[in-house]
Amino acid sequence: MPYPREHRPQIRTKIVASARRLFNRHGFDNVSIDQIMCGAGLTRGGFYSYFRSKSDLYTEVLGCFFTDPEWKNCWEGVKVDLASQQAGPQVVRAYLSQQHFEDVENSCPMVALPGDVTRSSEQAKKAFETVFLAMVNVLTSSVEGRGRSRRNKAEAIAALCVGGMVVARALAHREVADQLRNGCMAVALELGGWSTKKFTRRHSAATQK
Amino acid sequence: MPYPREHRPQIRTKIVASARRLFNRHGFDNVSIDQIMCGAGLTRGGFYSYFRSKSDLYTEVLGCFFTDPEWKNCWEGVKVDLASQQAGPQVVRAYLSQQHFEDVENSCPMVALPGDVTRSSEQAKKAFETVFLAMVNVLTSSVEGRGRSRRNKAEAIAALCVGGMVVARALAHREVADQLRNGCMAVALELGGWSTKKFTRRHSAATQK
DNA sequence: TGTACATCAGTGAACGCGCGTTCACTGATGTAC
DNA sequence: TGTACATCAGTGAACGCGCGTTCACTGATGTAC
Repeated sequence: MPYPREHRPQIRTKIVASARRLFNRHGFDNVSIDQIMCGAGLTRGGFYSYFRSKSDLYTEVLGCFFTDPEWKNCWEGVKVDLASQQAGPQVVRAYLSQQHFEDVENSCPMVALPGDVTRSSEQAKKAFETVFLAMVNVLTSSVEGRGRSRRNKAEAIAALCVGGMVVARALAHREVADQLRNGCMAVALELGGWSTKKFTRRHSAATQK
Repeated sequence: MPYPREHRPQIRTKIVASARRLFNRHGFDNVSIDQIMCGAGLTRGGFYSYFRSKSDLYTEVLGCFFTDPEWKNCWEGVKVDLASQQAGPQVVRAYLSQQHFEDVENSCPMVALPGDVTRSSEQAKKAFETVFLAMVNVLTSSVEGRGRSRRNKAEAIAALCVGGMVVARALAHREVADQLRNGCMAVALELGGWSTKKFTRRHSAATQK
């Protein structure tokens, strides 16, 4: 055995990490295998001994959020403990944080790549759905209420997080983006019953029963 | 004057319409100028007498929603009267409708192309922002409440519409997508104070003061 | 009405380029003795 | 410890392809007479 057993898995991880950064920044079509391998410190030719195709790598990159236990430290200074009772509001605050907005390379793929996925293979959509449902699950357990309405709320909160971020990133002016991001955060927190400032007083009295 | 005066504007409109359909379906990078011109009944070479570049055309395609008076009849059986007092709920219902979900070609560009725009020129982002703010304006005038909080709600509703649709389109299973779409619609209507079913009773008593 | 003509909308071959993928090869590694 | 070797991770040239863009040309049109 000419190379240590850990060698290939380590390189593989490097390639996926490089791809994740590049896909998040430039989208699927604007990233070449040259760039991906270069970002992992290798050259083009080696790629196909690790992945069957560019699409296969894409699917793997999509699945690395919420489902990955390492996920919690994705953005500098923003931590989420998925096991905590407070995971819901933590996720919302982290997701709509300035850090997530700015850190495109480490972005959630749902924010950076939904259009690409829509036009992609069934496999890519499945990976996307898995991540989305994982996010909804995390939210659901912290949302007030019960049954269908609780689940509905969690879904809407997730859509609000993703949508707010997707739109904010596509806007021309930073101040418009910031206002949208903060507005979505406030509304999302209120929807979950987690808000402690504005919107809240009037509302919480009614919804907390 | 060898050709009638209306000739070129008509052809130009055809090219933009063809591009809109193709961009919505395949994204910016996966559409060739060949395809666009073919969809307008012309051949590749003529393109550059109408547009300076593919990017220029893209910017023009982005701006065709909400700002365009023809917008109201975009999806079969779904009509919106932007001047009406009921424009807000109408927009929400239309935006998150099954028709909009299915009619990818005539989709709002904010749903189909946000990722492309994020990675695009400042010009493209300005066009996107214009469309988004136009949508928020339409919503704001029907939202209950006043001042900043009213505007915030309208922004969140818009983000919820766009986000719900973006995510729904990227999911693998139709029933998951439908549930998300309907859930987002219910929450968006409730946020605006327009809901007439579930969520409402408990909530409206409190927010209507 | 009919014809010659100037205009210019549209054509399609050609250019240079970068991509995804393949493959014969190189050379770094751990192992056997 | 030192050396020969088998393995296989990684290389980089090459392939075919389709793209955005350019440009010399064609031919359809309305006009002038």
